Amino acid sequence: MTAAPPNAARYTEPILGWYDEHARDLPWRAPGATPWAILVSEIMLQQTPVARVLPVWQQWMERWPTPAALAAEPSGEAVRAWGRLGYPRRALRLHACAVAITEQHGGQVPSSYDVLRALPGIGAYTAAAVASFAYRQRHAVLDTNVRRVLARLLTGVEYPPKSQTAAEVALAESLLPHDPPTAARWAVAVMELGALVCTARTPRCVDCPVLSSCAWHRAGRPAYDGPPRRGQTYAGTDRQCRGRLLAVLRHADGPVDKPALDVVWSDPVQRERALDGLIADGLVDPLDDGRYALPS
DNA sequence: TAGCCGTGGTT
DNA sequence: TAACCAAGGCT
Repeated sequence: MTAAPPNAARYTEPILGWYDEHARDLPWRAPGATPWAILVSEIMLQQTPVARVLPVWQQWMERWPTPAALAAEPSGEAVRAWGRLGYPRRALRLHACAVAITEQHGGQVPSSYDVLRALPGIGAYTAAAVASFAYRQRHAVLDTNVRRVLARLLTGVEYPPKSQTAAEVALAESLLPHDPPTAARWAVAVMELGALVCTARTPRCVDCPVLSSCAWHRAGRPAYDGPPRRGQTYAGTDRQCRGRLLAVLRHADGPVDKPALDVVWSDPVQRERALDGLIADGLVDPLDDGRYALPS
């Protein structure tokens, strides 16, 4: 654990002030938002932009306002209502979360980081986010936005390392305000700064409240110097094939025949591999009569 | 731990 | 236009 820099307030105070003025008015940040509403938003927001999450989150909250309400329905309904958010295994895990919360935690979303972390689909980031945003606890909430802001502001590089390092966690913890409610507000504030100003591609440095303290800016905004950060084209991949197959089931009222799946992907080898993968993941249920359905 | 897991908007 | 990117988690 790194000691808090004596001038941590140099970074925290301008960003807290900026957040007060520029925070987006998102429904899961409303005063009345329940821990469940916040948990659902966090799962949906994993690798998915806010604009696409908003309408689906609204529908989920109307239909399943509590963990018990979701737990009472088949997991396939969660997959169907997930729509085109992507990574549908998240829907399955969120349903499993609802079941675990209902059966093992009295229907209340846990407030403990360790208990949250043990739930399906909840990793280090989401556990910290829920504990912080829903319960106002003091945690280092280290997502892609925060990692990028800290990399630029304090390390002086354009992008953080590909995988999270212990040094990043120590740095994030060293900046946490001591008071838990303030730490919680700081967590959401840095994240928002990364989402709106200190963006990945074309940062809006003119609008940055800590520009004068930014190591990357001071260094002349040197370009990222390292291995390619991404890869993986989408067209023709198993992922695209899985998406097509699952879309058929989402749009069907009930079980579908095999031919209904076959028509959406021409390569039979890849199609069977993808279908087997969906079944192995629990996203598709092969029925005894040879048809296929969303899981019950 | 690196690779896998969807989808669509932006540059 | 293809590549990049988006509040990650799991194995």
